[in-house]
Amino acid sequence: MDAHLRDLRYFVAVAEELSFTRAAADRLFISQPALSKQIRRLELEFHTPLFVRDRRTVALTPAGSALLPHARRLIEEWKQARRAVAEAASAQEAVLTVGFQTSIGRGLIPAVTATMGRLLPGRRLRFRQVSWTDPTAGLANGDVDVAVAWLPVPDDGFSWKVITREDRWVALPAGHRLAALDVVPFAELADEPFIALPPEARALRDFWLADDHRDVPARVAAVAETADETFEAVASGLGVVLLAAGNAEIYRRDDLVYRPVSGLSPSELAVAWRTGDDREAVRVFAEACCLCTDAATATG
Amino acid sequence: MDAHLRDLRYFVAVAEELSFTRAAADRLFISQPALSKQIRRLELEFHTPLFVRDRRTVALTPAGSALLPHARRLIEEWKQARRAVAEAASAQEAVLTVGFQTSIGRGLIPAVTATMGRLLPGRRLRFRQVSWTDPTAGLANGDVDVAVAWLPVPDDGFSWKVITREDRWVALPAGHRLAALDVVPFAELADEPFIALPPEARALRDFWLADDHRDVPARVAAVAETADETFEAVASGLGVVLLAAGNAEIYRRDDLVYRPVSGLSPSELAVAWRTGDDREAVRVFAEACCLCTDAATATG
DNA sequence: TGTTGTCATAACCTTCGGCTATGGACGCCC
DNA sequence: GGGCGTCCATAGCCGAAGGTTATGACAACA
Repeated sequence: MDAHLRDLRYFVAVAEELSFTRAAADRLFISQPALSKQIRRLELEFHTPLFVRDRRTVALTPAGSALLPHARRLIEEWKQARRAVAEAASAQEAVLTVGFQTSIGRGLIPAVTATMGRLLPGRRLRFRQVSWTDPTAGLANGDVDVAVAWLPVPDDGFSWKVITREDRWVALPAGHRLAALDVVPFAELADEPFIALPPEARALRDFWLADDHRDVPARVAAVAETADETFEAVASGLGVVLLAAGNAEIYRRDDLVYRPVSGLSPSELAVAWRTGDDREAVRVFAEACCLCTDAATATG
Repeated sequence: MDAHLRDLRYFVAVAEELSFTRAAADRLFISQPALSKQIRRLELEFHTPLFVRDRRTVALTPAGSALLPHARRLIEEWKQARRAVAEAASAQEAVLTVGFQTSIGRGLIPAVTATMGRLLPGRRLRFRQVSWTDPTAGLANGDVDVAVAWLPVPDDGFSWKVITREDRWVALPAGHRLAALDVVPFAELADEPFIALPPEARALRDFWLADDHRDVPARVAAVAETADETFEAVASGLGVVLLAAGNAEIYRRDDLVYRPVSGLSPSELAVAWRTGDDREAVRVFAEACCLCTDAATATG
């Protein structure tokens, strides 16, 4: 009788890609049979085909074309609903939810908390760790009000200010041949197997694989969903991974060594929000982040 | 990440009833724990409560109030999407889908098919049996374009024309004490256990229980979802059931007897469509239904 | 003609969504 | 004031839904 909104996302993806294989792999990150099955379910529910598959091509039927705009509207409306709820909740509870993917550290949290307490007394901060599959750190689906995230953040609908710029280092297992070097040239590293972010992270995954400093794509030894998974994989010799200089300090481990990498552009940590979200708390939080790093730079 | 539209229906029901028990039993026809669980899931997904339950009352939180209009819009948009797809499909395939719950019979189908073939050549009819839980015979959710249904049909958004008016009869197990009578006064029947339509059928269920001819509610011995279920239940002695005179003929069985019931208003078979659905095929079908019965009345 | 790319099918496993049964808190009523 | 009914929550269970990998059929193409 009524459908899952996920199925409508699936439908829109196939309608736009006009290919089950590509929609499944490149956009939805599920297997192609799963996608075929779900679309078939949808077609059964409507008692009419939405696509014609003639062995080599996929095309919308009139029924599919009729559904497409409605499906887009439903997805958009749902996105708005999520945001409306999140904003109402945070207004009510006087809480600003801050998304992050890896430990923030760098003295940022106490400093920002203090600054916020001064500028906006009575408003609390809540930090929520979000999935590595979401490069917007929870902004996109309304899970968080503001995020502290490594660039790149998708630029459609999001704004940010860089908090700090740090060189990229590499995490190596303790006995690795390159651990002998004080500084590792990226050229030495390029052919190593890497531990990668999930493909859903898209540009962010590419950044930490240093894709734009390569001719051939990186060898991905494994995908990790958390920091611990990543470092366990590195410690076990599965591969190596790039990380920000500051994070090498935070995630210190006995079985790993961290080395600066030369020949790479630096990484940038930013505070990000949804473009057009002009709530005072959001603005003030972003300012506080920048204030704090300015102060840190000044004093440190 | 994204929700089932069903969960939004559940949410709206609770928000409007402000009671889990009532929303579950009276509107959604699921158990109260199932509803509680789903709402809780929704709240977990939003990371915020949507209702405050203080032991005796249920109220919306600000987050819940923010969600409510979006949820209503999503449900409405989905309904439109279903209809758009159904209309596109039937236009494309040149098929008009006719919903029905019990065998139509009465010579209607061949007569209407012939008339439609004359008035609208090239357009085919497809008959689809729909669930007894839906008193609109599939009109509401867009499953069908036009329905042949017993009144009452909900009057919010639906229009109909009566095709035929028939006395109500009763189906009794062969050896039943009332089978001895040629005509059964409803007063004799009122205290018998009845086989009922599902509660979701609402007014239609009430009609076939003859609720408006009773002082106390009918004793419901069982709920049946299909005609066969119904007559099996009657044959097994579980209870009795009312049906239209014409259906007594269609569903003739050796282990059942059918008797006219006195003291009841007659039943009405109607052709129904969505108000405002002004497609030619819909209009012509409705006219054809009436033409055919006029002719039948004239000749029979 | 073998290879590649695409969608469908099959077998399997986990999670979800429903049910019944039960429990605890509160208002009500004798 | 002690049962009683009402309401929401919890627990345990079960079938269906939704995902996975492995495999198959067929067209396009080198």
